[in-house]
Amino acid sequence: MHIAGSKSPVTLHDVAREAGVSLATASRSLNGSTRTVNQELQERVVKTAARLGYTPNLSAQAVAKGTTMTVALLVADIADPYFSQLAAGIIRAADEAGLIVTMEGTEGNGVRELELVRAMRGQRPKVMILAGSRSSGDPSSEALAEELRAFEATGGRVVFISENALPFDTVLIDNYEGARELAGAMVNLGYRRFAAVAGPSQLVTSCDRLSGFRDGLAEHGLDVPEARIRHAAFTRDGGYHSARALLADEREDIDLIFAVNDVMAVGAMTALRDEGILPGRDVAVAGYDDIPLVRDVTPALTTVRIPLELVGRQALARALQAGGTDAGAPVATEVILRASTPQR
Amino acid sequence: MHIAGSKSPVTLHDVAREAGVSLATASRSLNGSTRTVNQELQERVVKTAARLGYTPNLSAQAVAKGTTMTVALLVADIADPYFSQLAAGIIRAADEAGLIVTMEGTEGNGVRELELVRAMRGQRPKVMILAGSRSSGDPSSEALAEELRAFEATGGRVVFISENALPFDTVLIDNYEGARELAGAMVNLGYRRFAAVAGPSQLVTSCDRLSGFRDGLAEHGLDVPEARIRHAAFTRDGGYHSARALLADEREDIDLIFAVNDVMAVGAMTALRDEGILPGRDVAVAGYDDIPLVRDVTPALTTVRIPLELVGRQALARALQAGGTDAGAPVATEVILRASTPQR
DNA sequence: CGTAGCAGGGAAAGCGGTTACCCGCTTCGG
DNA sequence: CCGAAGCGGGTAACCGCTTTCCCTGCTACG
Repeated sequence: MHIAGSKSPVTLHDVAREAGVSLATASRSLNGSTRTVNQELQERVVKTAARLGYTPNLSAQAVAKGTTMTVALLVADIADPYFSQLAAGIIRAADEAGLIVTMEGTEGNGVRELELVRAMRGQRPKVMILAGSRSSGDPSSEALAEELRAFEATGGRVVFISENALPFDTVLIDNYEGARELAGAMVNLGYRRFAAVAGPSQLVTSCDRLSGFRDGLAEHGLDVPEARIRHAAFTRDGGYHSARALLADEREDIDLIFAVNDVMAVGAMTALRDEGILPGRDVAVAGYDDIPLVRDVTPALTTVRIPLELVGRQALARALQAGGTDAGAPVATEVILRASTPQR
Repeated sequence: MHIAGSKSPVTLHDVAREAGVSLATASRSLNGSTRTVNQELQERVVKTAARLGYTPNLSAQAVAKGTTMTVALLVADIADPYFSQLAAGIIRAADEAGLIVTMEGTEGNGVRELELVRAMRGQRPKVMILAGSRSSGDPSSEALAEELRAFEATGGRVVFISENALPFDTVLIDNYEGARELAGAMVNLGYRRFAAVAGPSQLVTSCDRLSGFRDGLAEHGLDVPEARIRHAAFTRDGGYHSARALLADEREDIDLIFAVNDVMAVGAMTALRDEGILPGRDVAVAGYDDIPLVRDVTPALTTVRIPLELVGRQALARALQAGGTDAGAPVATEVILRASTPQR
């Protein structure tokens, strides 16, 4: 029986037959191999392949060669600008290297992350990049590490993006240092009374930024009081609600709110406005990441730039080079002062 | 010779041997097959697989079964919130269906899109989703169509997102109608003197929105004069520069600027501010898409909502159901009025 | 009691490639 | 002039898995 519109794709076999050569010759002609092929035959094969519309079956190649051209990317949330920029960098770099990237979202859930890593292993990717920030003390961490170790043992490469407690190659982002510098800059601008809108208290990225900021303040004999630190989801809405809560309890005397990432900062700014407080004039706001949109909010947001696209490229580059597990220098961050933190 | 840390992964063969059963039985135990397997053997196999940390090689499965669990997604720009939301929806839905998605970015280039489609065919994906908006009159269109036709002929499914001239299954987004309604709403609010910030003039999505808007105005005897329509890149910067140019030439008497998408609108608002014009008070601005960030710009942006995440899910769902190429109803759009277009 | 029918296990034939190996020719050094 | 050493083509083994087909041992039924 023949189901309409379901004839199978052209195979290398077809090409070989049509070109009147052996399978081996066809294979050798269509991809660089160690062996050279007679110029004329080669051309014939290539022409035939083009005429027939042949595309090599990547899966078949993968199983034959025992290695794929895939890089598996795991992020917390694909729709978050932070991750989508990262992904853009990785995909571009992958593409230049002739690699294909598959993507999954963990929704910030450690257990799910573990499941996904397990599932992705099935693809036998060349590289696995994990960009969802980890929570410290996550019970699934050990299992994750083991799974990744097993993956590496079979020849895979794993690269983390941003700090984590696990012993794998990592593109470090200097969350602590960037926040420390930001704190210094804020003090220089004349701010003295701080509050913070942070992510979940176990989230490594959030913690690093928060402690960097506090330590930066401490250098000037300042601090952000415990009562003025709010923890919430690492999202725009988290920022919004944290800021609302903060204002409800501690309305007075806040100079500047530091949000541990830009989307939270943006949410916080809207929260301020909803309370009738003008961000930048009444209360300053600073964020972290420098996602593109923060130039366009009002006032434009002071933040710490991470070259996310570059980080993505670097993650892939690092995975691809023979190199070991030496973390290397963290990528440079840079404090970007904008209108949300005017000189006081 | 043995290269350190490169032993190959556990294979089904290993599991079978270890469990003392045949390859066939092992295979049948680990994935539902038509054949039933003795309860006890089955358990033994499953346990052994778990103990050995076996993960089926997806490539091998693909070549054996002659079909993959992959969906290939092509977008214009991964970092653009429009596409990343779409992608998030697709990835989530895929994941629920046990599918894996691979992603590529066309950078809005038709030739590149064609190349990518060709390359992706190598993956033999079950579904291909094309979300980069097409340009009308693109010379590569015919070749693209042919490539996709060939793909469908070999059993693949292709789904486009948003209007296009190609004869494939499409999740329609009612760009025309949404813009028309928006225009009506703007007239009702009292606006009379319009300008538009549009994408490249061949870009189908941009055109549809623009003509919808103009037709909507026409119903009230209004229009946006040619001189007040600016075309630029479909990006934030495109919006920014268009708006600058517009203001330089046609400063007077503009009531409202319609930007054909939100990122352009946001860029335009910043351009206004840079010119000392207060968006919303001096000149109103409206966009299209309702990407999340537009609630947080000041003033919050009036726009037309597209349920992007849903559109993504729907695209996949449509690809998966046996259904033919009937386009079905376009997804509903909704005008969202916010502070950027106050009552006049 | 004979036999048809049906589980359910295993051997083996693929799936679409790659590549080790073999083999007939040249080319060259000794 | 002979043997070793490329060169370049084809044959076939193999990659990890699915699935067809065969075979055995039961049960059920006339």
